[in-house]
Amino acid sequence: MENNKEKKESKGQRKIEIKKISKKSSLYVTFSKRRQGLFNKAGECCVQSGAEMAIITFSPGGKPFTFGHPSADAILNRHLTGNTSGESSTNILEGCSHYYELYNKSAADLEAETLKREEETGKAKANKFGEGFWWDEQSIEGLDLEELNQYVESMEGLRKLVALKVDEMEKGSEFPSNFLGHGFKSTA
Amino acid sequence: MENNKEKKESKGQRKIEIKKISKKSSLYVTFSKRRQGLFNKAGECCVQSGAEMAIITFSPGGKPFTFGHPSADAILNRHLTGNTSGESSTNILEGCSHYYELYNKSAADLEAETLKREEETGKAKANKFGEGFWWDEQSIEGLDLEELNQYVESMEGLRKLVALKVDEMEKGSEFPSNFLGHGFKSTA
DNA sequence: AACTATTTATAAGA
DNA sequence: TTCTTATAAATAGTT
Repeated sequence: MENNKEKKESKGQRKIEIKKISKKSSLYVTFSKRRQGLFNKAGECCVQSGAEMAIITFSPGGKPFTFGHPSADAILNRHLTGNTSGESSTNILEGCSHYYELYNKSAADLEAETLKREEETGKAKANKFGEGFWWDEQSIEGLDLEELNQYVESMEGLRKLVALKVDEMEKGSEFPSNFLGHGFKSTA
Repeated sequence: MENNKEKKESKGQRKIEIKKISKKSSLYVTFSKRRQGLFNKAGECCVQSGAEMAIITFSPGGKPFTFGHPSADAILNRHLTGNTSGESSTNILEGCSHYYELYNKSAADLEAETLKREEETGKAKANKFGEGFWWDEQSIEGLDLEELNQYVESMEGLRKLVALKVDEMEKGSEFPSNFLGHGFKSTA
């Protein structure tokens, strides 16, 4: 036998350096675990403090996942339209709102469909926080090819609509031209 | 500070039930701590897995906080336009960023001011729902008439103050509002 | 804001 | 992917 008494230090979690994981499989597993933990903590935070929160993330494989309380759409809408001061009108966005609603509707429908399917297949996830939360774990991997197609098509259609409208609006207005850089960004 | 032989209770973390915190002060502290932890974990997740993520949250006081990798606005913008590249030709959010920053600042100032004043005058509402939960419809269900009244009052006040402040800051320049989307993006 | 006893999250391995 | 386990990290209540 070879000597192997040097390796068995620990079987549990080890301290790691936070950097990009090289092994792809580990990378997926880690994302999955961490996303789960993150959404969980987000929910707890919302319940305890009464805060409102939305998380949008794209997995390393490009799959979208969202968390929202009361719903991701509601939070984002609020964030983007700044509804606390609804009186300060901004003509530019008003046109967008329409398409936003449009998009939202479609997205909602898709989500409903997905959820329904999940329930049917017994894959519905129990939400430990009750209503008001919406977990979108409609991992594309859970859909078959046909469904995926529909999903993508829908998204594509909406996306084009929005892009078109945006371009249209852009022609008539000037935007300040400094955009955000990269890296972590958090307002705290 | 006192001769103690009995103060032997646990000083560390205790298991708690995840539910709405009644004390306003604790509520703020908890939100602050948890938000920090959440953003931290979000960042780690992004680094390790190469995922993209945006978190938008409104504190119990109505103050907005965001986390983003590479940036919240960039992610939202990209999703809106469906661009898969890091750069976007339709920076409809870039103006929003500015606007959002303004709003953010004003909201923060306002929250601080309000809290300070409340503490000074000692007329902080020890309402179990705190103040400013104008978005939390779930909470409304559990209120009786009197509480609901307080609720509405504080909500109205806060909204007006914020609106006023924003309008004030907004004078002299025009900022587009925002809009959001949801789309696909492949990373790593 | 600092402290710490605990609870929770989670890195590897299976 | 799910479970296990040792350990790292987050955090509730106090000061």
